[in-house]
Amino acid sequence: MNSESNSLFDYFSQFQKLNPKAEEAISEICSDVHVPKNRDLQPIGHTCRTIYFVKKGLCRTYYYKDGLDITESFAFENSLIARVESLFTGIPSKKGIQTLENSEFIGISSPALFDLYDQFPEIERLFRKIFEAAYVDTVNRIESIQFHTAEERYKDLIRNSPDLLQRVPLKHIASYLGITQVSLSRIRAKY
Amino acid sequence: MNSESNSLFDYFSQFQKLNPKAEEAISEICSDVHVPKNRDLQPIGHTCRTIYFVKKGLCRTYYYKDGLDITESFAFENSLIARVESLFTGIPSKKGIQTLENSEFIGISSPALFDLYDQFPEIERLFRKIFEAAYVDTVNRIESIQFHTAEERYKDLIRNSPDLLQRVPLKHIASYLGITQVSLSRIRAKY
DNA sequence: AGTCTTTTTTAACATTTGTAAAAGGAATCT
DNA sequence: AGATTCCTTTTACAAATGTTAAAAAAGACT
Repeated sequence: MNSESNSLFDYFSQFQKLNPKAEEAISEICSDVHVPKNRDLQPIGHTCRTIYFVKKGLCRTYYYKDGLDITESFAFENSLIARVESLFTGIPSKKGIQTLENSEFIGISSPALFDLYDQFPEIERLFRKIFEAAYVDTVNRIESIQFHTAEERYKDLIRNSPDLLQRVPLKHIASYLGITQVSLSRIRAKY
Repeated sequence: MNSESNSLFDYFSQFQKLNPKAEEAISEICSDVHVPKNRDLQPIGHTCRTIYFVKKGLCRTYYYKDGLDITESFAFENSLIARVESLFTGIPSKKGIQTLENSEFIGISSPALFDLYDQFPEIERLFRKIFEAAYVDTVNRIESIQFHTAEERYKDLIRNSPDLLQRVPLKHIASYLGITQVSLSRIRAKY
């Protein structure tokens, strides 16, 4: 990992302060990854062994459902992305990670990270807090999916991520919202 | 906590072995709670400060959406229940926990538990793993909600929890599935 | 500029689910 | 047993979303 990647530790510091030795240990299991637009960062079918921090660019997790490409999530600059249903179980993931722009990531080896947990309780604590926060987001998303109309979810999405529309094809936004492109077009036509 | 409550530590042992001192420390922050059928174990509007283990009986988390009672989740014997969106944030929960049968719980004080994390890294690790598994379940549930029809979700639910139908009013099952009672009735009428 | 491909919108029709009201059943209480 | 309340189903109609196909718009490539 190169020296100007402090954005990662800035991100971590929201959750847990780390002493220099712990930061050093994490740095050693990180690597910089550059991926052009519309390429797979991680293909479907492999066990997730890397947690990515998005330094620049934008990506999505996706999978195929009845032959259709479904976007599960988007990840913007300064956020982490991983396929936790594989990361925490060791089961090969049915999901892939694909860039939507030319992007730069910091990849953190998860087996190496989990080994650091024994040596540095503060690192275990850091990632515990990170995933607890992600868990809370997921719980809240269920409520949003189940009890808001597609139109409400669309409005919420663009309110929370205004540049999504500029940066992501509508077809991915539609599948993320759980509706068809046609249905999204109808919603958009109202305004 | 009384002496025959080893079901809790049996449950924990799936995730993480604990040495006797750690078990002892957890025991000290637990208490037995008996609640009759159809009562609130935890009311809506309070910050979640207790994680419950269901020793006997059955309960649900619920909240009100536009005046309607919505069931977010069910918890059977030998499982944990908490309102994580409050537990991990300190924000008062919009959700309550209600019994559906006469039930017995072990309540674990979460502030006391979080204090134990400093003293016993193995306890922090135990709950890290517990909530990681719960997080994975939640991620998988999103896929189920978004890309299966209500009919598929109903069939999955009764396949995975066959006694749910015997133990829970259909109105709660309907709201859990994200549909109306009428719609659930229509689905059931097909068989 | 022109061609090719991909993305987005529009249209017509089918299906699913919601809403409101009523009726039928089941459980509870005295 | 009778009354009351709650739960579940049924019916009729409305609204939202899906499906399929075609047209329009935008982007990519020579």
